Amino acid sequence: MRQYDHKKIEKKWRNAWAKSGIYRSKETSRKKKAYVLDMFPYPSGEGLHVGHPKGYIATDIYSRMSRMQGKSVLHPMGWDAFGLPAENFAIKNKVHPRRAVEKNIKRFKEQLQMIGLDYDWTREINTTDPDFYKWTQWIFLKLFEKGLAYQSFEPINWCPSCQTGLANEDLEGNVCERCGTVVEKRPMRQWILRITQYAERLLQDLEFLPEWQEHIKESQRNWIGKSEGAEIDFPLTVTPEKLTVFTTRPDTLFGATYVVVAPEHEMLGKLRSRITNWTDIQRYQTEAASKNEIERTAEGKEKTGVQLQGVRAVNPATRQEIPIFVADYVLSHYGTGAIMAVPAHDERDFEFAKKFNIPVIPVIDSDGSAIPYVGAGTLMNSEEFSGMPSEVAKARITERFGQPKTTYKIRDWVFSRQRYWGEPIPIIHCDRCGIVPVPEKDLPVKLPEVKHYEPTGTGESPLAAISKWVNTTCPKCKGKAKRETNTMPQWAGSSWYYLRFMDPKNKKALVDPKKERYWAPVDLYVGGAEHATRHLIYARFWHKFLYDLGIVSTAEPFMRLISVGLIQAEDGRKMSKRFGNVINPDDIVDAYGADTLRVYEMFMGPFTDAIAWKTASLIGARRFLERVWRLQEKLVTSPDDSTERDLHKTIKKVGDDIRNFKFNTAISQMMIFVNGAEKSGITKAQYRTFIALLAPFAPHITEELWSLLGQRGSIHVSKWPQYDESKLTADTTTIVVQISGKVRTQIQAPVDSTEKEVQDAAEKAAAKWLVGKSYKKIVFVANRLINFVID
RNA sequence: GCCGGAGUGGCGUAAUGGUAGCCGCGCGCGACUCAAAAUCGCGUCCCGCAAGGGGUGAGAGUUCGAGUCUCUCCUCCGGCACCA
Repeated sequence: MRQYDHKKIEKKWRNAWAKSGIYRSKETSRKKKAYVLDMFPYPSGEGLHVGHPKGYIATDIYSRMSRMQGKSVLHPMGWDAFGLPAENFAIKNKVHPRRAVEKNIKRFKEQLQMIGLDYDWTREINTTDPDFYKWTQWIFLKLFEKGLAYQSFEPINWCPSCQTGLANEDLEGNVCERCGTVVEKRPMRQWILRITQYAERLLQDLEFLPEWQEHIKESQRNWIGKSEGAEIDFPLTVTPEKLTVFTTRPDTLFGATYVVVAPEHEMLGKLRSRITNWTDIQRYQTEAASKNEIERTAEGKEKTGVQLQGVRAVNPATRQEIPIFVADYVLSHYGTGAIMAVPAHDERDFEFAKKFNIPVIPVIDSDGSAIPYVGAGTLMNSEEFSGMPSEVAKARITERFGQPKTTYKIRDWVFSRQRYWGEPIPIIHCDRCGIVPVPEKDLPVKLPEVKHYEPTGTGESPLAAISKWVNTTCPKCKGKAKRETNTMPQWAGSSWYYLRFMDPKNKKALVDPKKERYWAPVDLYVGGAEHATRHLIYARFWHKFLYDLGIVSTAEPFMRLISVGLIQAEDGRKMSKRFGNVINPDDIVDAYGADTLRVYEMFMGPFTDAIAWKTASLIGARRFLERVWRLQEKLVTSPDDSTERDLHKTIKKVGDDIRNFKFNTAISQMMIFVNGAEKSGITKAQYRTFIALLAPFAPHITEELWSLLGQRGSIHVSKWPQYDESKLTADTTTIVVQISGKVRTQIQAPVDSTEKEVQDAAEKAAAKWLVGKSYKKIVFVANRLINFVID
């Protein structure tokens, strides 16, 4: 027997597979399909570390098993290469982003190929390819056409370091997710997508995704942030004659002893001439505007505010005049930007009321609990509503004084970036015709090749400086016009790329309906949990939009979603160049082989758990493969009963475990099998069956063994083994004997022995504990245990 | 603060309400070897020579029986957070 030489074997088979094209995807009506997808990577300049391939290995195993089970498999790979990381890398290293991306992709691809993944590279896509982003632009035009893309001049988040506007989803708290800089509010012209119009469906349809992990759905629910309540008009003592507030607690209306508007509220300007302390109000507005989130939290959330003089509001329920405050604890962008304050039943209002000596009137019976009492209860001090439970009163009071209203925390998607490296927004600005979409036939609007692509910091994209590109003619009036110079955010291309894999060469339509109907939807989607409230929300939004246009056939893009648990560095921190704790997969593949790396990463622990890398433990995976290799020396001619039983158990468990993404226990079972087979020997047929089970995990060594066993063709297109139910159980089984729930001994008994038979045997075996005792009860579990309960 | 998830040997972990610690790493002893590596065998939760006893973050409960179910609390991880 030759030695197990991973280098030779792995290189040989990778070349063979590339040549034979066994992983090529085909649409065929004869087979069931499995569309297995990885969140495609951002090809950074640092290359892969060992954590990156974990998810790819898992989908690889899943897709390989699916293929062996006779399914038609689509398992593609591509590159999400527009956006800030690639651009910042390019600026830092003084190379053009396009060059940098090309180089990074080449490196990533080499690294991925070294791991032996079964991607169909003929379907490779790249979001920065004009053939691809033509369709990203096309979708934008459709959004524009349907009124879902609009221009706005509202203040938005601005990162002073990246020098671009950002979406809400691009923030971590109040810092830029990319660079950690505290963001500012900055008014500027921008393009926005009306994702809020889909908020309810994005929320509701989560119910139809039973195979999504609960925490991802929960994150999305939090992010969408639906709350149901009411809008109630509070009359003012001057014109304009009312202020509309949003509340989720209309049942506490009688306890509203003041109202608050956000500093940015438009009513303030309108009331300017009636407010006698206008300079105080203005000063407060200026202060609030200058404060960023950090400063606000640094103040310990102590409430500040100023009362409006000369204007009061009227509580519509009590008909009492109440003061109006401007305070920054009310957010302008949520609800109506104004609230009714009920200090008896809201902690923030209570704190504010104490500071400003505003009356606190309880209207919910707190049943002895301290004020503020924020729970539900029975109404009091509320005229004819007193005595009603909160839930009833909510509806009644809303009916009488306001109207039901639902609000969402999710905000429209700020979709323009003042950066070079993104898809140009296909819009033309004409002095005469206004905003004119680029005609479909003129797509793609190509990103011009330029020398200077650094951000300008002026709120203008670097594209604005390229007059040759900017100046164009208006498609409508043929007069002089200018191109939109903002580009799309990083998340644009990834919002629909999974559709492109179905038909990457298609020049005519987004997707060929025939192919779309064959592959859609994605059956299994695997990637990082950090995408829960960004990519996964954006992609669902675009998909629903395309669904409404009749372009795709399902309401949801991804049927099953599993998030990868991070592989941390050995020191327990994140693996990062910054910490100097990165393990490079190339080194591991070189020293131990790709198969060892694959088996190790899947054996580390539960797939979705974050676990620290440990090079010392890697040896276990290598030893396992060596022992599988050496089974060649343990061949026997007649099968052993217990080995045969173990084999069938292993077939069942490995199949079930791969389906459930429990790779660690699948490998554990295979190790148990090998431990047994080493002792008892193994027949050629058993060996073949076993390596077929191992093939998705360790594709190279199993392919080599397959050919050494004289098999023709690739193991990876061979038939997935079937287990025989009748071979799963042995003739005898171990039965635990308990006395009053304590394990005392165990006996061997024929499978399916009756209670009487087991009792007789057990009584003999456990005689020393049972002598002279009477049974209160006997609990018998067939094939498992018998429990004598004694006094 | 609210909402999710999780706490098991030295370490990674495993256990349809039914023998807690499978599988692997590490470690100890032994075989092979001049020696070492590799490999193989035995052992490895704690106390105890043993019989036995204790043990799954803490405390209670349900049950013949709880790592698993229920309640209270503690710790860690993740999401949201002045969202009315």
